[in-house]
Amino acid sequence: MGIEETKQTQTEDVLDLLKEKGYKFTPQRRAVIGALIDAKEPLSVKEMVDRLREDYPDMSADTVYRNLKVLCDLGVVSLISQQGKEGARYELDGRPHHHHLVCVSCGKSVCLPYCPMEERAEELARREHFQVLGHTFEVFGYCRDCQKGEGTS
Amino acid sequence: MGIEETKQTQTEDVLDLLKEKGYKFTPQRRAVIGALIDAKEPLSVKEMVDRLREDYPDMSADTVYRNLKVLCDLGVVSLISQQGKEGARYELDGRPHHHHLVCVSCGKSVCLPYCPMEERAEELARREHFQVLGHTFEVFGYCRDCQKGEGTS
DNA sequence: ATCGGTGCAAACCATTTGCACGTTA
DNA sequence: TAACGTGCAAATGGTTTGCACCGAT
Repeated sequence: MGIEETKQTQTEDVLDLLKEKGYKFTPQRRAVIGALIDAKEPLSVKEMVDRLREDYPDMSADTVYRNLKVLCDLGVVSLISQQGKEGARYELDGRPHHHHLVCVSCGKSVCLPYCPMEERAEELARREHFQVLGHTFEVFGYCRDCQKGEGTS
Repeated sequence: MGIEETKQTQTEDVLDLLKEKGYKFTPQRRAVIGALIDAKEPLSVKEMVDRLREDYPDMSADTVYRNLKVLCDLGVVSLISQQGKEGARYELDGRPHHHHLVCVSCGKSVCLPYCPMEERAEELARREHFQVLGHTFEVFGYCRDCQKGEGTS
């Protein structure tokens, strides 16, 4: 604690950034940010919409997509791609950079506090004259909960 | 050389495997495999279809998708996901396991002879009681050729 | 003669976009 | 009141599926 931020503080931070960039505050946008902050794990758009509709019955998926795009562009939110299939998941860009263990059964992902780019990869890319913008590292498999009955349902 | 395989040999290998599993040989299937062997870099389905249509004007994308699925299931071909957008790319599973540098401008990808799973990642996943099936590691940015005029066209 | 493979067209599904209206600054 | 944001509906685009026909075994 001390470095930790309350939801209140985090929300303020994001809203400040939005104001700075000239974006407006709307209840929906606030709600999207709130949902991301409350989330303990990366959320799919569908999950977000379902949760948000509890408070904003009219919340549309487009709005969620649009807000996520804005937040991604601002670097506040990051995208976790789901190996082609299924929808993508999003999470607030928490300070400690990390990657994910993605369950191929339930689709949820858990934090993997490790980043390969810090190792040899960057060096190798440079050798290829490749200008690195970003990277993805995801490990697929069964999470703790899905190992017994591996049904995909 | 010595370990290197000719296209002829590679094709035989794959066809043998298909026969073993009870799959049939068709000109289209042969062509798909041939295209993958000839490719110097991972191909998108669209690229494959375009090339294949030169010899088989009736080649349909479905057939390519279906054959790629078979080959992926057999573990002969692997999928390179394109960060959500754009179509996926496929490549023959060459012996030396590796990952890719994916250009966000032209979409092409080049080999990155490095795999993070060999390092700490596996150990960390195990600690999470996560049963690892596979992984993806992709670095996005501009390839050598796209760095000057960074047009996305 | 079978059963898998193919082409075509239609279906899917996540995501995007056009448009008119409502809201924030 | 001027943008920007929103909801709705329609468009997109990669990938999948249903179906009847064809071809490999």
